[in-house]
Amino acid sequence: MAADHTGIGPARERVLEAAERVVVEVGAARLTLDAVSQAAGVSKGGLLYHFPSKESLLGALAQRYVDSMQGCIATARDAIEDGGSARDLKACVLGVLGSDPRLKAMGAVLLATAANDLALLEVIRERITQQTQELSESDVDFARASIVLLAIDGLKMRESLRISAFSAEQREQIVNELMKLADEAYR
Amino acid sequence: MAADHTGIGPARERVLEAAERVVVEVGAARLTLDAVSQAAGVSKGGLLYHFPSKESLLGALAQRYVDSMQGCIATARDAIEDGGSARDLKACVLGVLGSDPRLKAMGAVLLATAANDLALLEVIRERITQQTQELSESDVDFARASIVLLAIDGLKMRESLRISAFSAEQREQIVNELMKLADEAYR
DNA sequence: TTAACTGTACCGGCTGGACGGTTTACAGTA
DNA sequence: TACTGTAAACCGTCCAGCCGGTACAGTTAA
Repeated sequence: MAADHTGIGPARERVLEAAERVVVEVGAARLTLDAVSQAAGVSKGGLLYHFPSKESLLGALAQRYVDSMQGCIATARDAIEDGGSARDLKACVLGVLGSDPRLKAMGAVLLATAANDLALLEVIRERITQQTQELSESDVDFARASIVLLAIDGLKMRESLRISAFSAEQREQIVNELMKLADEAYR
Repeated sequence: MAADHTGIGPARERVLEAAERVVVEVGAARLTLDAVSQAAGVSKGGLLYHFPSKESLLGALAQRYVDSMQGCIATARDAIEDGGSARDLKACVLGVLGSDPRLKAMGAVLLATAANDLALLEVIRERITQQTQELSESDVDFARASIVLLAIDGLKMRESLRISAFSAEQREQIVNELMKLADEAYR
């Protein structure tokens, strides 16, 4: 098992968290192996022991983001008692736009991986393809539901890049309206 | 005057176009001064004459993107005869999601600038702040209109990163639905 | 004994940027 | 028209530093 005597949890996880922090705090351009290992409290050798190359680190980062998002959506789904047929769509709204800290860095991570190698977005592309496929096969108003999902993406992206200008009330209005649109998509 | 004997138009513009091409074709990570100067048919020294640092090049790229977008929206606005009060909002849909090649590289450029230095997004942040401000002062349904704008961002982002999975018909449906939502936002 | 590291030293390639020199455009002048 | 001075525009080379990655000998805990 991994040694967890110097930090919290296994080193591999600590490295990924540190990488996220580095991206958010100093930008994707300075996401270097040295910076990550230092932020994780791990030697460079130790970092390369877990991730044999920078590419593999970024790949794991992208995968972790997808997993986190699906986790957040699943949690939100369970919290919705009466969702009707719009339950899944509403879970996306609440899950992605909710307050879970795991998704705070999403856009930055997406950015970092994309900036280094567009091929690393494959895992995300797959996820979107699947989502689109499922949507087109369900009995939902495809365009309406897609707009809800796209608006979620847009808002999340703005917030991750810190270029959003909505006040707290405005954001709440928007989320509420998205929930309403989600319901409408099934009528 | 600038020498334009080796290419089309003044060198400065050629450099910016070349930078866009480089980002789109080989990725933001390989947007180097050498690559840009080579793609522009200009020496590295010549490149650095026009843009004294890489940062200034990226800044100009971001500015160019904002200008292009406003240009596309303005053009779209003029093409809408009967827009009613939703004219501006509809112009955003058609302008940003239209076929103008100037915006094809938008996401990639945004990506490149953000990846190198988050501070370079300032010009975009200002634009969004202004847009949000104007929206909140108009008599539009704020949440609905915001969702339209956010969905535009989301779709543009997916397409720029080439992670979109919509078919041509699906995309058309979505754009049409966005236009409908834009109208509804004023009723 | 083995897996999971640490620490240090090192390397080759790439990158941003500096710099000195060269060409081009053009205004002034006679 | 021819000449000339000057400044803008541009070229090509060089360099210091950083970054990803390697190598390897030691250390710790199970």
